[in-house]
Amino acid sequence: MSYQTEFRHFRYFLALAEDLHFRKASERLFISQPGLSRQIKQMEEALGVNLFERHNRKVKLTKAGEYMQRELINNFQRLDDIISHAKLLNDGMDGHLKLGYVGSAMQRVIPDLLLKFKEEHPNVLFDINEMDNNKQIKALLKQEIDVGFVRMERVPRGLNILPLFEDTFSLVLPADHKVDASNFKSLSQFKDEPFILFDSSYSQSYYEKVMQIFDDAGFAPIISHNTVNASSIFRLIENKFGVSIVPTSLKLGYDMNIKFIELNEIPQRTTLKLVWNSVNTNPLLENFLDIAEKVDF
Amino acid sequence: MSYQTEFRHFRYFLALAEDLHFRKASERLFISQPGLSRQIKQMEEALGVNLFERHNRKVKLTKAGEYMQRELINNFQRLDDIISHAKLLNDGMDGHLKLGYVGSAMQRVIPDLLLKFKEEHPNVLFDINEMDNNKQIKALLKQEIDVGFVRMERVPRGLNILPLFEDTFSLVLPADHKVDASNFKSLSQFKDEPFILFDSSYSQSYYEKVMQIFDDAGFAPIISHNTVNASSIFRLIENKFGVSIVPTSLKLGYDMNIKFIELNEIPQRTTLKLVWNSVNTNPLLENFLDIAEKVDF
DNA sequence: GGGATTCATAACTATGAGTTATCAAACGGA
DNA sequence: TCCGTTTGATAACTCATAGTTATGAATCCC
Repeated sequence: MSYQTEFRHFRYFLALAEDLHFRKASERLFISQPGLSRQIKQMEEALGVNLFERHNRKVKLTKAGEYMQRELINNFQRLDDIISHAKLLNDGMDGHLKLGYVGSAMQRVIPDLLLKFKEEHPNVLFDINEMDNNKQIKALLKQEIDVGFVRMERVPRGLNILPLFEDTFSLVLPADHKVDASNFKSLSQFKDEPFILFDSSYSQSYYEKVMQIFDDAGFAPIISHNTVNASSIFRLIENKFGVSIVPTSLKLGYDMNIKFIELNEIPQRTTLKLVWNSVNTNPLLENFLDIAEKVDF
Repeated sequence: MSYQTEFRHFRYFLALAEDLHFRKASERLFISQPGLSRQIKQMEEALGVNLFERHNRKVKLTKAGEYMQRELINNFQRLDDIISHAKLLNDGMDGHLKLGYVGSAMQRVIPDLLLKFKEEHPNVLFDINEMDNNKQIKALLKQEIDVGFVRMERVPRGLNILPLFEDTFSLVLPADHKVDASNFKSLSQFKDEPFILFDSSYSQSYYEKVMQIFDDAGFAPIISHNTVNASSIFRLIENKFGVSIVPTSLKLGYDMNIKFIELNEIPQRTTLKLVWNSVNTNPLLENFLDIAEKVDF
């Protein structure tokens, strides 16, 4: 690397290469003419390259000098770009934000939040992956993702949590099921029908909350299938394998032969929460949290 | 441009980014640890970019820092290449050398000289153009070419000259001409035959020298054609338009139905000379002259 | 708990960038 | 041809700041 030579030298060189006049260039650089003379001379000695021809009272670039001028302008432009981009990264205006989410967050919340964020950070790219609550927690602890969207009550030490959106539960039935909103009385009407539920591995606390609903209704459900994603549950219901209880917002976005009955009267609610690692230093994270706190769902 | 920030900062940054250890990096840079600490801090403030995370007693690169490290290594490599190449240009080991030559120099001298030069300067490119003596002189004065190969006695002030190769003259006849080396006595045998000669515009002094040959032989030639290149002259001779007197070395390289009779006895000689502008600063020129002075033809 | 290690801070030193003063050379206009 | 002007280079000085030494605070580890 070009030891001895400093940036200053190159700056001075480029100024002089433009003006071809020591006094004028020195004024433009806000230094004295002898100062410039010496720095240029120093640079020529350090590089072992004659950059200027000084005969009579005329200064002109040598071939090597012309070449350097041309190339240095490019090179410094590139360097500027590097620094600008580094600053964007630093300020969380560029880079990658890695997100994990439970499937049921894709209907509401996530689309709104990402759109809002993209407005202010158009250059940021999202890496978005659906994963269950536990996978997200692990990934957050290893900093494999920056933020997670989960449905769970508490998270391990070191992770922070922000409630985003509280949702009711809904009963989901085949479209042609004999029960509908008008003749629905109580959950106990379904005590003999098989239920398809999210697996307990999806989230222990979510699972327990759903079980509490059945407890309150006074019966233990016949559980015919456990699965981990909403789409599978709905497909099974459509084909008459059973019925289900899911967060109400899942109603949006699926075009299937099923119907929802919102369970307003029961006390249980499920809250979608944002989780992140407190030692994560990705500047984008801070900006993302700022937005998330402001947005109202 | 990144004012404030100097090369030094980037050098230090790259060292620390490698070691991730202030003391070790500082030792490698032959400065003290506090010195490095301050320069890095200064750089971060000047650029407005956090480059390192310092928690506990561990140093690690931020995302922006990683990006900068990656990009700066590239950029500085490129800068090194620029400087190396500028040095080659400066030392006359690379670049373009522009040559002019009279056609009769292409048989001898030029091929030898260029080959010899290329051995020691494999990266140099030649721009070679045939042009008559006067054109070369003008081009040399305007520095449109770096060196010329001419046949003339003197050159304008400001140009330097180096004799390269002294040549005898030869009579050129159709292959089936009745005169040949065995029955040739004197030039006066040709006083009634038409001559094809280089035009006086080719070089006044060369023209006068040829005329002197006829003067010495005691007759004025019948000049049937003037032309400016050897190939034309030979073609005309081949077709019996006349005979000619040319530099002997032109014998080489033409495959035509003509024969040469070398005029050893006459005193006239023609010398191929190298000419260059004394204010030409192309570093290649100096190297070229060094070779030219050494080569023996 | 005490010694060792790490980075940051503070106060000092000294290198060298930048200054002013001046020179020599070469224009250019009378 | 001569004198005033303009140019870049040189010399001697000054002052800003990179780099130094000394020390501190935090953390690690035996």
